[in-house]
Amino acid sequence: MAPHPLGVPIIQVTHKTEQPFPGASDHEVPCAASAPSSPTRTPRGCAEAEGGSCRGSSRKLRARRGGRSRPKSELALSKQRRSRRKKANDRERNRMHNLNSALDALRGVLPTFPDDAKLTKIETLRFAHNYIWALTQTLRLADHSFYGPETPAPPCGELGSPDGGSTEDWSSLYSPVSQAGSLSPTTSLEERSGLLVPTSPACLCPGALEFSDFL
DNA sequence: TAGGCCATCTGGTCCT
DNA sequence: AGGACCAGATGGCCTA
Repeated sequence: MAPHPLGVPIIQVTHKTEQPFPGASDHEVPCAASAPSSPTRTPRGCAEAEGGSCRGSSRKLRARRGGRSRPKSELALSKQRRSRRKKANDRERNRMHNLNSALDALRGVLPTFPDDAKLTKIETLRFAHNYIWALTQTLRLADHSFYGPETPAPPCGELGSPDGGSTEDWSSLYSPVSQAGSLSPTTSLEERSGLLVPTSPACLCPGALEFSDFL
């Protein structure tokens, strides 16, 4: 694993149910593809959709097909629908696996503490957002001290926030007890996994992204 | 046991 | 027509 620019531990991604998805083709779906999906559930009250009786869809479909299309038996239609649905399901599964792979890659470059803490999807996205912003600020401050040491660093209020809001907004966004929009209402990222989450630009200066500074 | 997170299925919509 | 994307629904697993 490549050394992290900040020298902080890198998240250890565990694959419990999400597996790397080598095959991108529709036919190379993981074994889960054949896993039985809740046979009794009736999404949108349309369990019989495959039979074509949902919402009178059979009539609708026939009407949509128009009179010029080749007449097909109900059985053939049902078979075709089933086949199309199955293919669509495979594609959708594949798509979600790709999405998860990308999310795992993102987790892989995010520092966490402890090392093996696994971020949820929403935590990963929010933390990445936070982390990128923190690095950006670090670079900006580093530039400041490099080009003009005598020039004082901008006050916190000028640093802005990832959301373009005020420092107050920023800190409240990631504060453990703040808005529900940040993380789960009851548990914060820090509480959950001891993550490095700057709560204010005030703690951001070159080399400041050390765990000790955030604990 | 309730709640959170997740994978999967599904139908709708938009795009090519 | 078919694929990509999306959001809702559902059930399984795990943890406090």
